[in-house]
Amino acid sequence: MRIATWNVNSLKIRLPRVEEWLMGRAPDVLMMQETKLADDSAPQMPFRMAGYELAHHGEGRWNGVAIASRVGLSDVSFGFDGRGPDVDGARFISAVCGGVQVISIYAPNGRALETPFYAAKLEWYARLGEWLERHADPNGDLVIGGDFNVAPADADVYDPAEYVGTTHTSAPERRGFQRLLDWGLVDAYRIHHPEGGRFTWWDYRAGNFHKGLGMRIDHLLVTRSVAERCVAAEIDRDARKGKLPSDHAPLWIDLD
DNA sequence: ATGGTCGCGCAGCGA
Repeated sequence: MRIATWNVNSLKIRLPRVEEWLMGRAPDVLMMQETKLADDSAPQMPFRMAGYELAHHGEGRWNGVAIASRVGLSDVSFGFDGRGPDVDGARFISAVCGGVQVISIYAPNGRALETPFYAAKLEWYARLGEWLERHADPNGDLVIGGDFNVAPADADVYDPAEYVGTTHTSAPERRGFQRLLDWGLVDAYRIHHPEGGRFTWWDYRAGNFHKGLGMRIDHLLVTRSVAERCVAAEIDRDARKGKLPSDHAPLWIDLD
């Protein structure tokens, strides 16, 4: 089973690129983030035509998460409380696909240290950790994928010095991320790629992609049982190229 | 060059 995650930065404008990518990589499950759509605008038919069911949790202009699956899509829930939009945006959707609980998340950006947005990001991470402890089983088959807006290690940014005093690499953010690993999740990409300098996001500005100035902030975190089945993990850097790309590249894993 | 690019939606914010 191939499971992927991609921050598409507007599913409306990105739909042709997503359809093209689905044809090429043929994932069984695709988690998406920043769809920027309301639920009634979610492109159900294009996904159905491509062979996928689509579950979407959005509010419109901002945020928005989704799961597309061609191996079943059941037990869909939205937000930490299992119901309507989260207090700070549509950032969490869970479903069961092919016997695996799949959770697509879009962590708050945090904007800048010493702002309420940064404090809200840390609080959101705390709530995600609590949700896992209360509602999930570290011995089950579970994948949390998405845009975590955290680069877990210095090897996950092009130059750690450039990020001193900014978000995405601060110690409290990394502690929030580490709590997920401590609960029982494994960074599936890291298993197969211990090397640094592999990124999933590059700023649109100043030709940063072509200069290699990026961060690894999109992740697929899996429970032990899933990690044992994981035989490959890749970032599709080519999807960041060409016409109307997202600023994020897709990330995928293969399970035996 | 002291900014640089997108997306949303139509000004200016968020990333």
